[in-house]
Amino acid sequence: MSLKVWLPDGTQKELPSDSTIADLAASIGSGLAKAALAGKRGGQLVDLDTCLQNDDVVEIITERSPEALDILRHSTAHIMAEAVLELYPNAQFGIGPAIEDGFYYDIELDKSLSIDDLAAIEAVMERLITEKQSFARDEVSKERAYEIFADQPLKLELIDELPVEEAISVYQQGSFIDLCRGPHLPSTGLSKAFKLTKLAGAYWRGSSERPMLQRIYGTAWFKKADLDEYLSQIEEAEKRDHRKLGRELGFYMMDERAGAGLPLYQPKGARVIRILQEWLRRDLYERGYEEVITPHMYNAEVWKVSGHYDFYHDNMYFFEIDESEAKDGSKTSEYAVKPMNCPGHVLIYANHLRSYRELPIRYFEFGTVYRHELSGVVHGLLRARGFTQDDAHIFCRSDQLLGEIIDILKLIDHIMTTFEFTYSAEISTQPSKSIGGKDKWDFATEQLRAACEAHGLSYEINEGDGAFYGPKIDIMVKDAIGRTWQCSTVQIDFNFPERFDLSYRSSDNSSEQPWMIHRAIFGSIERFLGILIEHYAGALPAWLAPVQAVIIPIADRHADYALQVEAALKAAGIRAETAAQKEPMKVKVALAQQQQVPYMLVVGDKESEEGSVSVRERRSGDLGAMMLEDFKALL
RNA sequence: GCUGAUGUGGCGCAACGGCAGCGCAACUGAUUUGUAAUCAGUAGGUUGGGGGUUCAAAUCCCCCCAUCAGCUCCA
Repeated sequence: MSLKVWLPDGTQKELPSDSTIADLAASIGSGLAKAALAGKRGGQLVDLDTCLQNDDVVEIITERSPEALDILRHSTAHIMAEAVLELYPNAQFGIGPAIEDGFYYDIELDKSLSIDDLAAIEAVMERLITEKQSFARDEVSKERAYEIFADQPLKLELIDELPVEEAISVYQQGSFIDLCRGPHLPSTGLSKAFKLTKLAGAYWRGSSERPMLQRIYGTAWFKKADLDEYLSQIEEAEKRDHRKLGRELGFYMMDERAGAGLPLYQPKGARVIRILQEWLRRDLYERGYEEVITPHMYNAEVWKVSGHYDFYHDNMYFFEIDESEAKDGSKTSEYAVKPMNCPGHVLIYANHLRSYRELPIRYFEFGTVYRHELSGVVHGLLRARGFTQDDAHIFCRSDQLLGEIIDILKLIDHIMTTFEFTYSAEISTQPSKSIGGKDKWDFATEQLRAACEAHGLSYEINEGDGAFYGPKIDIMVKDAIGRTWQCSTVQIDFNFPERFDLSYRSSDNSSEQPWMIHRAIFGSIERFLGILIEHYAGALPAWLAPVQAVIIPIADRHADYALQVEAALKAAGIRAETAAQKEPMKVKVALAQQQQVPYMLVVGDKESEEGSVSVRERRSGDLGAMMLEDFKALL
């Protein structure tokens, strides 16, 4: 008797039937074993065929490995395709890969699917899974592949691009055959916990020039418990949605009369944004930055020099104004609202001749910019048409570049750890369409890499993903429920120094071009606020909360004392409010809890007499009475 | 911008060709309360905007606007 184990490359391995998981690791290496598909009962390996017979007693050893999950999800995509084909025999299939947490399949159908149709597809899938159909791999010639997929034009297009010399692999389960590299599960019976989640349009081959297909998204797991956990995590993310919390907490609002993507910040949101700015501003001054203030709009001439007039035109807000003194003698001048702050900082740099002794120059600005984002992409605070960058531009000599980048990474670390984010870095290198010579690119990219290494920051390389004007480091932060967001960015810019002809006098009195680093820590302050709301589920840390303490008088006779407490706290710089509504104290506590106020200070007869407050913390509850001075020390 | 869906008092929802309703919030009054919601009453709507079909439109059709899920984009 032997036992079959499925390896991640789709091949199989035979082991003696009494093998253990340790034997498997010893025979194929522990890395592979993590991704191999086999059953287990206790420490003993069990053949997957046996697994399928005894659903309840056997687990898949690799149920949590990413490779194994990918195989499961991709296979489930095939099962879905089989179900779709059964229900809609005219369906034409695009691609159906595994993605993070699930899979999708792009399908061309003459009928447009609605969310109600998913249940019918799921029902057929359930049946196919019960049938335990096996996935059979076959290798065919290119000619044969064209025959098999004669009525699947999208597949034919994919076959066109496959190399002639290689055999083409196809997988079949039941009546469904698909062009596919694999690997797959041994049987449909192993897909035990799936759910179709979403329906959306998606361009064929990701190109907006090509027709739009219908994409069905699903998620799949080896165990029902994992599926449930995943679904409840989605629910948790919905509860944290900054658009919902932002409204409930009175941070910001939208008004359709204002226009899409243009948030209005109410007092509490404005307060938080200012606190963030002041906190960062103080830090930046200490780190040798200087604040500048630049215009919100510029004559179009500036954008012509910078190149934005040609390359970023569709994303900018242009307008004409009457101006009899226009340079070319015409009656109007063209202006544009700034989509970025760089030109202003560059103009300030270029104002007078610079010496090498002045460098590095570090200009920062909380600069509000406007970008005409496509209507379909605006999303609360995370993608708005108007937002404020914590923008800075550093002009330096080549020998200063490395040190400056390291300093920026230190700053990023300080900011992100303050908010309890973990993060990672990605370095993007020269894209195919770019400016600047290879020497510059190589040097700049090497400086970014060396800075990460000197700072002990691990990074991934995104080959060819840099901006056309220079390489960059993007910082991906991970929030409290494991989602990643791109915030900070450090970009080397070859474009501006070149186009604005920036220079400085070197020690030998020659003219040199400075290096320019563009960097933002929060990215967009408003967007960062949105991320913080979701990260903290609305309960911002006490130092950042718009209201730090609500004073809750128990009865009307305590109102005077409550106001005294409020005044004393405000005098100490604490953001305090008195709950003056004619409501029972319980109601006031409930309201303050919902507003995520860090501290509630209950004052009644006892407190008024002894000059104390009874403190309730929003998470840990009643902390008991303490003297006002002691409470102040808490914050 | 593209595909699909959704817009009903401030918020959350119902009514789905036949009298626009409920809860919370708001307002008025009573209650003066010890840590997550006291009671009663009152008011609030050209159903996102415009056009059309119909005896009759929140409901069906068309065009805009906004929102949502994706795609594409993200200098």
